[in-house]
Amino acid sequence: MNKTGQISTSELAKRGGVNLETIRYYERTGLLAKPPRSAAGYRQFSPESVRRVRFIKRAQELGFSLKEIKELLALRIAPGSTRADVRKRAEAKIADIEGKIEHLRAMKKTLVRLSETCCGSGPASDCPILESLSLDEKEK
Amino acid sequence: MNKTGQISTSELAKRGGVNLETIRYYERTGLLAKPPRSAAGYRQFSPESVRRVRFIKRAQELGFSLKEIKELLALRIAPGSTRADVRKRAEAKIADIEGKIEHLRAMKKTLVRLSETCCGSGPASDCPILESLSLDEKEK
DNA sequence: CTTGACTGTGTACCTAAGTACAGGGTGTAG
DNA sequence: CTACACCCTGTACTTAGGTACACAGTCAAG
Repeated sequence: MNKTGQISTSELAKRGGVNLETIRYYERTGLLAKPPRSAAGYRQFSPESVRRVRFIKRAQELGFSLKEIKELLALRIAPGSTRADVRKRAEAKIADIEGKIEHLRAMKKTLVRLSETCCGSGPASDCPILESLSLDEKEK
Repeated sequence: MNKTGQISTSELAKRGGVNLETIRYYERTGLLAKPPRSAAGYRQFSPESVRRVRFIKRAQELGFSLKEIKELLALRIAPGSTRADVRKRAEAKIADIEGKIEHLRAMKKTLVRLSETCCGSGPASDCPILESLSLDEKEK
């Protein structure tokens, strides 16, 4: 880190919890904007980049592809788009997220039932509750 | 499908919403148990396999890897494990799921704010709310 | 009894998302 | 001024999760 608060590639990687090469990969693929460079050509990231990297990793854990994450992030800076357009796209993403939350809730419910009803000791293989795990709460 | 209700590989693929080859891939990697075969060597899946395949796909959309999904499904049939053990592992998965739900809620909240506050017309690029999208609700 | 739609195995190929160098410049502490 | 820890670019390799054949057997309809 230098006096102006800018951070290096490895610093960003460390604070973002990712590999050094991943940062360069994200820049190449446009997930991270090309940062300004020092006289020697060193990348100078803003501290806010750390949040961006973490956001990317978290969204990934939630099942979004890098392409989808790029779309999410693009909502912020869409240059030629109107607010109404941003709104429409945001609402699509919201619906998407709500669907994920619903599915997770269904999975959780099944597991809670599994864990609560099926407690005690003895072999687990003959527990009838276990059978329900792969059940679709809602056929879709 | 034959008279005993067993279904073919392609039938399972179609109903599960995946590629034919994916079914064989899942069998190879142990996500799907090796089904009994007809005299000619054709796979005969039970209709319940459809639910299993769908469960796998859905869990994947929610950010679980096939390896993790295998663990989830293994809770059902863990042969040498006690119920207390199954319970412990189920609870770990539940915590995992709760974390995902929390993160999704935070993402949704940001997007809802984005969509609600930033409505109207005009270019979207100078909207201050958009800046908050990559914000961590909780630094972790 | 052949033809066309399936099924099987095996192997090769593909995309997404990294990860790992090699080969070379930079910068600062001793 | 030289070590040593960084940084750069470019290219190649890897892993997960499929997909796509080629080549061969099966089976129901005409």
